[in-house]
Amino acid sequence: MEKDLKKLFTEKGLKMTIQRVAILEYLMKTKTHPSADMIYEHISKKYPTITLSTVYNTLETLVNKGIIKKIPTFAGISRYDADLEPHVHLVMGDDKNVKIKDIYDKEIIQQIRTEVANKFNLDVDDNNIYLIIEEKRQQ
Amino acid sequence: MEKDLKKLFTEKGLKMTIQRVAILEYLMKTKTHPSADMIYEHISKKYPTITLSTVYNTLETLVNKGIIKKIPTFAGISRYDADLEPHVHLVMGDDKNVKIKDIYDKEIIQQIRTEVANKFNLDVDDNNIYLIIEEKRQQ
DNA sequence: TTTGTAAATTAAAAACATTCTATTTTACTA
DNA sequence: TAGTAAAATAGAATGTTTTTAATTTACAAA
Ligand SMILES: [Mn+2]
Ligand SMILES: [Mn+2]
Ligand SMILES: [Zn+2]
Ligand SMILES: [Zn+2]
Repeated sequence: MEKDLKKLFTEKGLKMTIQRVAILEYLMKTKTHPSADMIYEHISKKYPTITLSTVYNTLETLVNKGIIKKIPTFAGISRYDADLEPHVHLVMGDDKNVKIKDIYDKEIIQQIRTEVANKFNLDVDDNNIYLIIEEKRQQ
Repeated sequence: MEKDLKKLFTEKGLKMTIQRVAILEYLMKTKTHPSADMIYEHISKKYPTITLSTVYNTLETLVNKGIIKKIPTFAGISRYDADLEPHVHLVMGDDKNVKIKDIYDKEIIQQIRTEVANKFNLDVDDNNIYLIIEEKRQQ
């Protein structure tokens, strides 16, 4: 399906490079919502000359073009997702161990959206809702 | 009400210092959910010798003792809140302009909690729920 | 009230993810 | 195939937060 990617990149006005293909294909195959560094660790095994800068630049570009999504976490380390189907991310865990679950349930998404929209007069799009839950702290 | 603070600090096994009182009183008076730096900027006008390290250390201590809450944001800059009444934080805006709104509405909180609990078998406590919403990006 | 000591503050350095800058390399167009 | 704009690279810089090591302070005990 390299041809599909070529079309996608061209449509978005992007050149198709080895690095971009590797990053996007990895993101499309995985369900783990990896961080920039996780992506770098994976990709650099096959392409040892790639740099972390390139991974960051590429991810930023893909996010800006709407090809992937950036998932913020309370740990301050962003995660990435190539699944564009509307779903909510439940971000859990602590700084050292972030866990992300997908919520595809339409009812829940709609409920949250309606509540937010009604209370705050916000036009919120599914992709931009994050429900972040911290683990309990000891007092 | 300096006496109340003395009691609070003693109960928690903390020494009462000028810095801790200044930080906690500021947090208790404001409704703005300030960052460490915002707190530092405010406090250092009255106590010019305080350092940002002390602000961070103090906030960490107060959070660990359950005296205040730490609010994560997608901007990677944490905010702080001395309001312990159960409420959900709606974090909006972009990196340069984070806006935080409080949701006290019991029904919404209960709804979100129930949904999360049912779907994921999680015992979630009101204080630890964050609904984070990013502003739409241009494609 | 004074003294002793552990706890807290301070200044500075380090850590960490991320962004930026300047140079080299590459993809695509003509 | 050559020319050029875009992208990749290496490394420095940034901004928030944490850590370290030295100094100062709060407060319990005498
Ligand atoms: Mn790594
Ligand atoms: Mn400042
Ligand atoms: Zn996802
Ligand atoms: Zn609040």
